[in-house]
Amino acid sequence: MKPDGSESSAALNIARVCIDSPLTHLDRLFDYQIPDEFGDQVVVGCRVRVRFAGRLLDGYVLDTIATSEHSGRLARLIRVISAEPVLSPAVARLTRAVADRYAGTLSDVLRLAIPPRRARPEKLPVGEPATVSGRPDTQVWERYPHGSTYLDALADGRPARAVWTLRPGEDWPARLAEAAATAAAGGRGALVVLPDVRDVERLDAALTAHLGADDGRYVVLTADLRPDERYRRFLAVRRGSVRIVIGTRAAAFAPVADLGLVAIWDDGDDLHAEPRAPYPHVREVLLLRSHLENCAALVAGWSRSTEAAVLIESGWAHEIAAPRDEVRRAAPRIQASGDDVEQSRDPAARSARLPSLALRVAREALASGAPVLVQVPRRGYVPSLACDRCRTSARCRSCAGPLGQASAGSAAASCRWCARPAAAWECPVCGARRLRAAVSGAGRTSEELGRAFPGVSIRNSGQTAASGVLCSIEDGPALVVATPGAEPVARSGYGAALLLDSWALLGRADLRAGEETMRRWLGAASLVRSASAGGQVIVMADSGHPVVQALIRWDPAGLAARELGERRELGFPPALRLATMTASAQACEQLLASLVLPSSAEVLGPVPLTDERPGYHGGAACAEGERPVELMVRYLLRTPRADGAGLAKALHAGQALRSAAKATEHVRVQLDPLDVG
DNA sequence: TAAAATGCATGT
DNA sequence: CATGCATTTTAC
Repeated sequence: MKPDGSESSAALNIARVCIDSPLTHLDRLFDYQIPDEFGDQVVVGCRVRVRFAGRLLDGYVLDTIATSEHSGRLARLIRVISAEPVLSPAVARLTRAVADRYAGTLSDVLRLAIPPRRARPEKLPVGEPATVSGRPDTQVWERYPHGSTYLDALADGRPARAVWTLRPGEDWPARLAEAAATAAAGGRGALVVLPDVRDVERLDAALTAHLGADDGRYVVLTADLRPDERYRRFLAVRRGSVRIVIGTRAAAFAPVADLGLVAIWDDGDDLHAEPRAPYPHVREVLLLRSHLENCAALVAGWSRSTEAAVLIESGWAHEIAAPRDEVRRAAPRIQASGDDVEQSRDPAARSARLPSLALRVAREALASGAPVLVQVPRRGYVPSLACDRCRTSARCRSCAGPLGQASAGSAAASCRWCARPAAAWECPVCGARRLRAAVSGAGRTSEELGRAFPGVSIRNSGQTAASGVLCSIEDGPALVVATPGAEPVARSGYGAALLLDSWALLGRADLRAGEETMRRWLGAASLVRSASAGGQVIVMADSGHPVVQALIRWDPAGLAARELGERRELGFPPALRLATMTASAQACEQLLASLVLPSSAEVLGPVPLTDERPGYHGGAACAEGERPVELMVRYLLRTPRADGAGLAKALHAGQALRSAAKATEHVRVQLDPLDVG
C-alpha cells in the first residue's frame, strides 16, 4: 500500500522463481530482485534467466511479491527471456500437484508441460477464439443410460465425471468429438488425450467433420511437430485463441483456458505412461486437473482398466455403458479355440498353425468378400526360440541371452544380446537339438498364412512391417496381419478376426497381463462387424480362462472388477499406492534408511534385477563365459491409497537429502509404475 | 561458475 | 594462533 492508500503493482519487485535444476533439494522457489529496467516485462509465468550458485540458469516466475522471507541479500534477475506468460496459474498448480503425487520435482514436470521456446511464433498476433456452437444429435448418446445426461452436464459446464465403456461398433472418434464440441459450445475449453498419433488423426478427422477444418476451432498437439509449429500451437492455446485441444501424452498439460472437460481415450494403453521422470500417467494428470480446475472428466475406451474400475467403485465417476442386450446385438460372435494345432488333420491348418475352426471362419469371411484381421502379439520375425521337444526357452551358451532369428534370410539362430551365432545348440533339459519358434511374430505369420490361403492378398501392419502401420484398408477379401494397436480400420468392418498366440499374452508373469490382453483383444474385436452382419472372432485360447470368458461375453466391466479384486488380495496398485526404488543395493539402502515413511508403509525387497539391464542399448558383445553382471536391485514400498501423498513426500524428502549430500548415484523412484509385480 | 565458508600449512 | 592460499560448499 502506498501512503495515499492505493495498491501499487510497482511494489511487487521481487520475483519468486522456480530454478531449472534436476537437484531435488532445490525444488522450491528462490527470490530475486526485479531490476527497474525490466519493468512490466516480468509477469507471473514468464521465463527468466538468473545467476544461481555462480552459474546462469533458466527459471519460471511463479509469483511476484513485495517483501521476501529470505534473510540474505537478493540477487537480481539477469534477463527476461520473454514476457510471454507460458506458465498459466492453473498449470502451475497442476504441475506442482503432479510433482507431489510422483515424488518428483516441479522443474522436471515443467519440462514435460512446456515446449521449448521459439522466438518467431511469439511475434504472431493473438487470435480471437472461434465460437463453437450447436449440439450433436443426442440420439446416439441416449443409447447409453446416463449418456445424454452426461452430455447435458458438459453443455451446462458442470463437472460431471464418467468412465465410459463403449458399445461394440461405436464410432468413438465421432462421440469424443461431440463431447469436446459440447463443452466448447457451453463456452468452456476441452482437452482430449489419446495414446498415439493414429488415434489423434482419427479424432482430428471427426472434429473436422463436426466443426469444419478451421484451425481456430481446435488444435492438435503431438510430440512429432516441428519446434516452431509446436510452440505456435501451444501459444495459441495459452493465449486463449483456441478452446479445444487434442493430442498425445504431453497435451495433458496444455494450458487450456477455462477448462470444462478433460478426456482420455484408451487409458490402459501404456503409451499414456510418461517415460521421463517423474513418470506421470496421463490418466492421473487429467484426474488431478479435473479436481483442481473443477471440470468434467471422461475416461473412455472399449475396455476398462482397473484404475477406471476404482473410479467407479469409489463413487468418483459415474459409469456409462450400454445395456447388455445392446452389447450382445452389436458384438461379433466370439468363440475360443484351444485346439491342438499339431493334431489337426487339415494340412493347411497345420502349416498356418491355425485350428480348423479359425481356418473355416477366415475362409467364410473371405468368401463373403470381407477382410479378415489376424492379430499377432509381438513384433518382428521370430522373437525367441525354444526347444522343439520340451519347449524350454533357448539361451545363449556364452551370455545366457535369449536366442532369436533375425529374419527369413538368416536361417541361423543367434543371441539377441551378444549376437553370437548359436551353432550346435543342445537343450540343457532334454538334450534335443532342434529349435522351434516360441512366439510367432507377424512376419512369420504372414508367410505361413500365405501358404494356407493361396491367392489371397495379405497386408501387414505394424511398427516393424515393411509397409509400416496402416491406417485403414478397403473392403474386399484380404488377410490383414497386425500387431496390437496397429490394426487398420476396415471401411465396413472386418468379416472376422483371429487372435493368435494368446498364451504369449496371457502367460506373462505380469500382473497386468489379463487386463492388457482384454484391452488388445477388444481393440481388434471392435473392428469386426456385428454377429448379425456375419462378424466372427476366434481367440486361440482355452475357453475356461476368465479373460477369455470375459471376451466371449464382451464384459470388460466384469473383468476389471475381478482384476481389481485380485489386486486387493495381492496388495498392488491400483488397490494400494506403490513406489519402486531402483539403483545399486547400497544406494537404495542409503535412501531407505533416510526415509521418514508413513507408519502404514511396508517395504518389500530387495529384488535383484538379473535379466533387466538398465543402460543396455544392444550392440556390445559380452565377455566369453560370463553373464553381464547387473548390480541393480529394486525395492517396493507400499501404503494404503490414503497414505500415498505421505509416501511420495517421504521419498521426495529422501531424494532431497541425497542430492544435497552430493550423492553420485541416482536412485530411480517411480510411483505406481506399470511394469512391476 | 561467483562468493562465502572451511581447511590447512606456515611463520611468529 | 594469525595469516595466506587452496579447497569445498552454498545456492535468493
